[in-house]
Amino acid sequence: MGAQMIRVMIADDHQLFAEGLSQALNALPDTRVVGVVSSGPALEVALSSQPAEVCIVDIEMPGGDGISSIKTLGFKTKAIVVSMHAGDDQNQRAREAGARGFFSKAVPLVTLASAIRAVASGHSLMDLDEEQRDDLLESFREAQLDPGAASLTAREREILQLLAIGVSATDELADRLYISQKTVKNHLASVFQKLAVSDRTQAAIEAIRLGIAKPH
Amino acid sequence: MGAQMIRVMIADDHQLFAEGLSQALNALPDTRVVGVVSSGPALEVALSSQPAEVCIVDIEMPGGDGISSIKTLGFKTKAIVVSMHAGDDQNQRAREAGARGFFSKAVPLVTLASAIRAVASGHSLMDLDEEQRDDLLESFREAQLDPGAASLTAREREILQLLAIGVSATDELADRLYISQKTVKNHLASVFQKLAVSDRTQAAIEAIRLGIAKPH
DNA sequence: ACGACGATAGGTCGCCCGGCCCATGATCGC
DNA sequence: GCGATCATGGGCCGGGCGACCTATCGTCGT
Repeated sequence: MGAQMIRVMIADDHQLFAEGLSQALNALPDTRVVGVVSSGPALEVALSSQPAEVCIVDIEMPGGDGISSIKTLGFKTKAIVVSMHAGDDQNQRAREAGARGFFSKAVPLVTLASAIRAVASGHSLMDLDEEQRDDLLESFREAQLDPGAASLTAREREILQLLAIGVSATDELADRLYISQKTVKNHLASVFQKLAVSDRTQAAIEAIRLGIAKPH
Repeated sequence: MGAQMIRVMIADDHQLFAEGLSQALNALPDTRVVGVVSSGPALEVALSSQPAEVCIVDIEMPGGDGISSIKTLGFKTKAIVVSMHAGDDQNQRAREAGARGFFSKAVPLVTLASAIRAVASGHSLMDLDEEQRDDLLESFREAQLDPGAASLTAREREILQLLAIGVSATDELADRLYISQKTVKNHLASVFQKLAVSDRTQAAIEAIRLGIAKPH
């Protein structure tokens, strides 16, 4: 499975936000939330037992500020600060504490996801002007797919999409794609190899996990 | 599939929150987010073309308050107000506008999910004291499962959980559960019938959709 | 113009899967 | 205690599935 999955820890006292974000990040193929805490001190404790590449930290939390925890944890901990109010003063505080990124909660999810990938790769978003920052985020917009999944052909993706919505029989797949059953089996064999699975059940699960199946 | 799926519309200017919550609600077996907007007026427009049983509305949004939109939409629109700051004054404003529920964003996801089910069933959470409210929420804590899924036995659920994480071969299932391959096939046959599917691939997909498979 | 690759398709083979019959204890509700 | 339900297990059988090998025809890129 996911070889270089980015492990993420979330610290936010608004559970609805933290749990929602957790779900959203876990739905991405290359990030996994390994912990959700609701205060700065809790973050420090959690990190000591559960390593994470990137932390998403709310700047304003009761019972232990996020900023002071980032300072305590040091620069080796890659932190991205999020805030409800995107003020320059907060941006400044985040920078001084050693955060690698600062975002308003008003930004779209894809932006945060790009930032997580950029920060996990060793970049910092704090000392860049707006254009540089946008360019860097843009270059990390695509989810790092599993080596196998990245090499899937268009036809193989079509088969996977159908598989993921429950079209599992060879003859049904053939009917839907207007090709022979034999060709379906050939494509499936390629998919199995590329995804490192051994049957269509596992392939369907991987397809769902990778977000290849689109509608819901 | 999901017969009485509750359609939910989300109005919140914090995209990170809205998108995360959207993911989280879609992951539940009985709710589906049909729209995400970032202002009051946009909510009114969206609802006119896309019906929804319940709306989650942020009380504080730039460019059109959520409260005034709820007033405009009228009582037939079932709205649950969420806020970052859970003050009595905001609670009061939400009640006067005709909202069916009011929550801080600090509440856990399960609470909001219970509230959505309660409100979708016609209840209002506003004119209850704390104890009554908690009791009502408690009674809606369980997701409404599909008729088939509800009648699954414990052992059948175990098999489904394994299936959903990629343990698809009969002999592997048998090994994991310390039973014979024949018994595995018997259980699977029951599962197929109850979920109205015809093979383990479709069963695994249903299991994921129903939230029977737990972690990832 | 040639080679790489993808989409199409066929054959064969062994094994697994799903459908349908049945049987035995254990447990629980009434 | 008696029936219902559940978990366990067996046998049988036909067809589907996955593995391996080969082949033709486009469409690229160079």
